[in-house]
Amino acid sequence: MPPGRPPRQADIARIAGVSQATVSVVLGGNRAGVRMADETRRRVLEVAEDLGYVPHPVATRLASARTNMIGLYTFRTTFPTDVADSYYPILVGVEEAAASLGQDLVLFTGTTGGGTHSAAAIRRVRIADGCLFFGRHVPGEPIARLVDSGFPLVYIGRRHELAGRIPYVGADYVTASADLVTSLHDLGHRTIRYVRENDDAPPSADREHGVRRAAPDAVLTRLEHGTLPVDTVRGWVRDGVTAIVVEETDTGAAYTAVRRALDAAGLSTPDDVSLAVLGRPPTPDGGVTGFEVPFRAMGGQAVHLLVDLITEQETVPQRLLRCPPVAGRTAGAAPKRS
Amino acid sequence: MPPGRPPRQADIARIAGVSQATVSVVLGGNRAGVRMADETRRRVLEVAEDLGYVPHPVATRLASARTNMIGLYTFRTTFPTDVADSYYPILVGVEEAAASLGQDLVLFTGTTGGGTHSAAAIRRVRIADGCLFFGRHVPGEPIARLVDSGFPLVYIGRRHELAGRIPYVGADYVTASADLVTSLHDLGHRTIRYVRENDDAPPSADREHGVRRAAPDAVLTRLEHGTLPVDTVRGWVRDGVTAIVVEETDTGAAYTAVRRALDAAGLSTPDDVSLAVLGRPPTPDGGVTGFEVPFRAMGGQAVHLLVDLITEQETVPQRLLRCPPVAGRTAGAAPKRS
DNA sequence: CTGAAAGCGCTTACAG
DNA sequence: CTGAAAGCGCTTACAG
Repeated sequence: MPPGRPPRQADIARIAGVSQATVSVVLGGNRAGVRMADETRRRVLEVAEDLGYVPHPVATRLASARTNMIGLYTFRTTFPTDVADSYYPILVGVEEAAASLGQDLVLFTGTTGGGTHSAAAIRRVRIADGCLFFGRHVPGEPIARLVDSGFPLVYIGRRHELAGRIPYVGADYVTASADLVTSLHDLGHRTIRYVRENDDAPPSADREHGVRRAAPDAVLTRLEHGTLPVDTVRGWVRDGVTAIVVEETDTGAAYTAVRRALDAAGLSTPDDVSLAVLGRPPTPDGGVTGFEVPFRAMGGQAVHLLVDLITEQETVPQRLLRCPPVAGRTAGAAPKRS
Repeated sequence: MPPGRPPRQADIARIAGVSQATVSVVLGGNRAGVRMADETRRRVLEVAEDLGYVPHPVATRLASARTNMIGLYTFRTTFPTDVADSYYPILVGVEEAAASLGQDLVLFTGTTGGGTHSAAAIRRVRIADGCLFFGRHVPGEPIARLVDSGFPLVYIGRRHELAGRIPYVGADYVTASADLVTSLHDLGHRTIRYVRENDDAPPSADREHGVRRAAPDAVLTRLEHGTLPVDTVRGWVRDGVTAIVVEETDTGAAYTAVRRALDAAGLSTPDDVSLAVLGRPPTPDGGVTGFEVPFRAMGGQAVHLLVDLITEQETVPQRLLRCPPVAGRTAGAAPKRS
């Protein structure tokens, strides 16, 4: 055996005077109920030990269909430069769960190879046993191919595309938003203003859906350029608005705009007007009434769901996680009607 | 082709009416100067596209070509829960470079499979073409095996183990620390106190080395339990210490301890005493004199070095990156000697 | 220019 | 109970 080349089963077999397959059986534990004569087993193990044998993982994987690698395809940089990004906790959850299930994680950045999310880039995920997807949009054609071919995949975040055939683990923004608005209603608020960004991804649509369910009369303002004129906010309060509900997304644009306008207008919460956020505002602003988005759990559950799909377990392929309310100090009882 | 099974070269060959080997040659680019009739090539490529073919990375690797996957083995969680962690920028740099080189990234967590960094866990990295390692310590035996067998690997951070045969990309803490202390000397400081944590990993040892080179007389204090008594600091200043140099690590323990002691003692910088940090303190504390650690560049260069190693380019296998000084406002001219 | 064969190192039926 | 064979999906000599 030349130096520099790791020993293989064939080397052991030759020295121990048995077949390579026998070595495989002995070293692979006693799977499939195969039994070996003790003497044979002993000799094989001894030679293996002597040679410092270590199985070649690539060969092992090729011979046994699975790779124990799951993919993570992001339609953006995997590691956001802005660490405060809500995306980060998802990664933590994904990694945690993957490790606990003995799965390695393959990162596909999509931007690899120049073409932005070319069909070829997406196809590459097949190198793993299954793949997690994360991003605001679904490139229909390539994803459809994967789903149709039975390739196990799970979206992180609710999806309705492909006639609802995409497995996902999302956050229940509808219920959380409705509950939050209902709690405002319970505090006596009857005239609510709802501010959201100008983006129609599912998380935004779901929040609006929830708000409308709980407060059909709430008037909606879509932020055009991410800013809100001071006078507009003043006008709302003058006209009887007692509570403002703001969408919260990765960028936090809507919340920031409202917060700035309120500050500039000299309006304080909850005294002059109540404020609730459909999520969590950026960390420095503690105490804002809203709800928690279980990002980490979403990542973890997505991995578990994916592995269930890969191993063909019976499972619920579309899951919505609850977003626990955050009490906060920016929403209070509505003033008595004048 | 049954649904659920990804297409393989044999499928393409059958449909295109050529041999599997021909498919391999066409799809593998025109290696080995093999040429194909344009018509054959076209047909194969077309069928491959139709079928959404993607090479099986494990088979590719076993047949001893490349997979274009590079591994990242961390002796800890890949995504630190504490995002402020210095480790994060390294990841950003790694991903950026990997994407730009068309390499997918495989995350190996080491903790996978229960055993902490068992030899088996480390062996798994052979699935990739090469692997980046990151962590304070080097598990000698498994790493030695990899290196001996010629498997390409690169450590992020300087290593001296295995008789200096481990390729790495590190930060030049020695020079940066020496320069920082020299700059204090230039400001007139002659009695310098050096505070470090009680850990002997290379980054700590290198910093100490640099400090000692520039100021052989500097007295060293090793932090026992991460705290520094107020009286101790008062005593230093009373005894003529005009500058304190503090080690900076991930935890920031030493800096935090010194900062707290100074505050508690009512000593201000740079008026009562100058303060310099061997790195960057945690973000909220801006303006501290110290130096930048090029984490992101380290990650990026490590990837480039690894790919060079994989493709057997001539290259410098051990690189130390410069840490640019940060002027800051906590170090000033030493008071005139009394 | 193209195909058939051998082989990468292992696992898993399948014969003896 | 054990060995020889086939095969995982690919690449790379080697013949035609």
